Amino acid sequence: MTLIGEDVDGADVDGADAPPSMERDAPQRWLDTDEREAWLSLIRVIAKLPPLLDSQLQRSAGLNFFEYTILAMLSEQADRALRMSRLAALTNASPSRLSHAARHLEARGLLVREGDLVDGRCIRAVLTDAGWQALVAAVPGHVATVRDLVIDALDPGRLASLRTANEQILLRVDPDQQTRPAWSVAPEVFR
Amino acid sequence: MTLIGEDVDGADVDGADAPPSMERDAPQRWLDTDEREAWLSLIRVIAKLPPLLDSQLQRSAGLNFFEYTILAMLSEQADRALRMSRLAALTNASPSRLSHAARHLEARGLLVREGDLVDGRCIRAVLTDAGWQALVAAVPGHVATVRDLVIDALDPGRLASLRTANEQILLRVDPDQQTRPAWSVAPEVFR
DNA sequence: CACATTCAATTGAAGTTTCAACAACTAGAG
DNA sequence: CTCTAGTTGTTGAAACTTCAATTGAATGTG
Repeated sequence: MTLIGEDVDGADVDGADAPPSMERDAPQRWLDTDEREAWLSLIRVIAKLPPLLDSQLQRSAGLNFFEYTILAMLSEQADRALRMSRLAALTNASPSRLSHAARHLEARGLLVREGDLVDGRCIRAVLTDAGWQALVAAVPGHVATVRDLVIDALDPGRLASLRTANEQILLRVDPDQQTRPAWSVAPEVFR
Repeated sequence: MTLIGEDVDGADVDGADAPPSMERDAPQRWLDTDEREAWLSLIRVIAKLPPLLDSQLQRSAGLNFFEYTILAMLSEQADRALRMSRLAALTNASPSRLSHAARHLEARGLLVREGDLVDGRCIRAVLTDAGWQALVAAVPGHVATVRDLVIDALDPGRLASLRTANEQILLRVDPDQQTRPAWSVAPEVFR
């Protein structure tokens, strides 16, 4: 038995529900060697990379990757603010997770939350000057790490392939593209 | 400011430590548009995929992906057993995390832990029959999900590219290849 | 043989994420 | 206007992960 299957006498799984777009009684198709190796390489990256990003940011800036992402997404906005629900979608977090994290960041003075005048249900998270400064301090080390671990590990062609493959996976995994930021090109904030 | 940097007036980061293999005073190199898009696609996959694997396994088999991986790694062994330290490396877990998880799995009767006769410091985790059965029940749905979300999203060439890229990243991210299982080809256990 | 050092694994506490329940508000139907 | 249904966000508890400290065993040194 492998991480990704094999063997298993025809016994059907009791209580097993079919994944999203899989027909109910499709015959089981296992993974061949290439497919297994590709899958294993992906999950190893998924397991290894986030802790490295977290620890670099934690050491150098006292932020974890999620907190960093929150600040970064806010910094993209002209008014440095986003509604919580939009921020949650962009950072790929549950409302609850974001709410807890926002409370911590607010306690540290890196952002403030204020009611939305347009829609009373909404709350706007606003980056403070201290939050901007914390981000400015954190970015260079983070970018260097990303470059070191991923970007510079691949020649441009392979990097493009990686992007293509990941985007195709995302069509399955994130069909609504909720997490996709609106900016593909850097906004005016950049120099 | 982006998730992956830009802007930032020459201010140097106070307390920022250089990432692993980066020279101390290397000039900051930002990411261009292609690099940024590639990076964002990767972190979106990293954020989205694991929760989907967890929830499918949880619903259909009452396991999370980590527990599933533990059982799968044990099932690969001829004697269905591994030392805790080796199992931790294979599953990419800290000793502590594995210890907690093993306690839960043992309480559910899916594995047992027994002292190693060769080296008294070590403990062998052994898959029980119930553990084997739980894995057998979990595999088909899991494999179908993996195929549905990743493998079948890519044609063979792109899948091969994805694997190549991930393996190159892993050389940076996991230089010792600790997490790489010894089996590249399915062992006799398979049919 | 003592002794210090290293290694394997566990433990409990602290921190983080998820989950289910809830409160506040908007919007639509009658 | 009132009632209901849906949306936005928060909360506290449970579950999980990480972290630091600890135990017990092996290894190496004098």
